[in-house]
Amino acid sequence: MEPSSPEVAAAPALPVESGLHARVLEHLGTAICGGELAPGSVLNIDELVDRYAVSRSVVREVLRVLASIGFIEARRRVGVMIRPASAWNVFDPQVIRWRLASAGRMAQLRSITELRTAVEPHAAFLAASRIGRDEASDLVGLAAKMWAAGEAGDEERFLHLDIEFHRRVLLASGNEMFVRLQDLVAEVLTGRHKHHLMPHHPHEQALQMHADVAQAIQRRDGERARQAMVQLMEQAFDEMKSLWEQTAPPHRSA
Amino acid sequence: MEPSSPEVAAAPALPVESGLHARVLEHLGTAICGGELAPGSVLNIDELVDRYAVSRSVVREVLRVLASIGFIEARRRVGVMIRPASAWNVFDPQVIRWRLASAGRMAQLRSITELRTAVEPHAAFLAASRIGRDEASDLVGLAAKMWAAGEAGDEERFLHLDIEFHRRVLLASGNEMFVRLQDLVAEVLTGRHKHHLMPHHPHEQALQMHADVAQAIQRRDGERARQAMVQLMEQAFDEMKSLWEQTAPPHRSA
DNA sequence: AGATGCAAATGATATGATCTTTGGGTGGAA
DNA sequence: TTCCACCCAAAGATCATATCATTTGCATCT
Repeated sequence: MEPSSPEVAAAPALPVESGLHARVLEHLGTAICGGELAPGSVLNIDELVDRYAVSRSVVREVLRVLASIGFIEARRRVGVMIRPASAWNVFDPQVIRWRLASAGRMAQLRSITELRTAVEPHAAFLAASRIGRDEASDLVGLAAKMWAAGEAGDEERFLHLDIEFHRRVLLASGNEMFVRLQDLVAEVLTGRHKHHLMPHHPHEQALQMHADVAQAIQRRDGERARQAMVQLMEQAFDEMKSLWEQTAPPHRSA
Repeated sequence: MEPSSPEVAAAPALPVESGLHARVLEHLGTAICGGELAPGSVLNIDELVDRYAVSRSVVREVLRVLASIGFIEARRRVGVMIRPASAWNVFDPQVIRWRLASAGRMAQLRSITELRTAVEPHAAFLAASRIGRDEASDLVGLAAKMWAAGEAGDEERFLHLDIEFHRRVLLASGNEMFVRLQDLVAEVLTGRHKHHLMPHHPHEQALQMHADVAQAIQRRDGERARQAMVQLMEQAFDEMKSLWEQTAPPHRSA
């Protein structure tokens, strides 16, 4: 086994969270994200106790969590009211997971892609001045492996390397908030893959740009790293755009 | 009352949330953010029941919420373990509030400022293509009021206008995730103000740049809007930098 | 019409019991 | 001695029930 080589970390793969609390939370969260429970509609605790055949404790704990992410608001004498999407904590990983599994999936992908477009170039810029020697070497190595996988047409491997590459850039940015976006990026890339948006062989340009980003970061050239990442984002954005233009209608109000 | 003029919206000012749940949550959240409860240390429910003199219902509901933001992990036969900061949902508004009130305040301000630097320029770019006619007019008007307040040396009013300006740009970006960052921006600006980082009279340049951003957005010139916002961010970043260089030591590991 | 007060509805909190999981100890086998 | 299967008590998870507190609709009073 390679000692400290830039290998692909296996996805954590959360263990399905059994337990009544998790089950009810999952069900309600999905229902709200999916619009099955429209904003403004009202539930009450006893009703939920019956519907899910669990105790009040479980229901109340779930409701507290839902309230903390802005999904609901409990009011005495009224019940539990579903709040509009504008109140949701759209950065909560759970919310993102639920939305990616719902009908609003394309809207979510679009939001995240725009966020990436804003954040990743700056992350690359910061990484150039904060990354350690070894990490920089690994990054360059990772870009090389991506090139190899791309040439070989190994889409699966390319995807994992791609995720790992962006993950490491965010990590090297040294900003805790950027770091937390790595899961979102992984989701977007995986989503893109699942919809066969990955061109059969990744664009030659994309491969080169990953290499450029890595090299610029290693050379501590923040501006060049940013520029290269911007180009990467533009390409990724175009691919995404074709995705949601084919799936979703135009898009919302604007 | 002015019909639809770009007036400053009064801050919502959350109503202090009384109730046992809120009190205990607040206390524990603050303690964890403040490092009084170190990662790895273990609590147990009955202990908390005693310490806060509340029922288990309340404690359990609080723990569920804390678990959902990654602060703790409950394990049978062990107790409730405090998780390391790397597991926290650093985008959760509550977490941000707690951290801004803790010793890690400067680190939090730094993270958010970097995030702003990444996001706001892109938000301005997107706003240029998505903003409505009236909103654009309001934005320009707001920049004009900022100029007036700056000239008059009315720091208080300038702060509110500044917050409102950035809020509207994020809103006009049409990206739900960007919109959710408005509270963070408000926190940063307020924090800067409280530490007397606002130069007595705002820099002439800053005033001009706000006007540039507004105008570029109205003219639907995304690139120019982005550029102007980048300059604004650079200046804001410099001000912040002097703030945390005077308060915090160097900064962490890197 | 408007103020006032009562009472039902519903969430908030308290309490005690039982179920389930699991870390650690124990004893026997290799 | 070392290791592993097994057992038990500790602590969270869930349940059931009771009481408290607040809000709101409505009837009543002025």
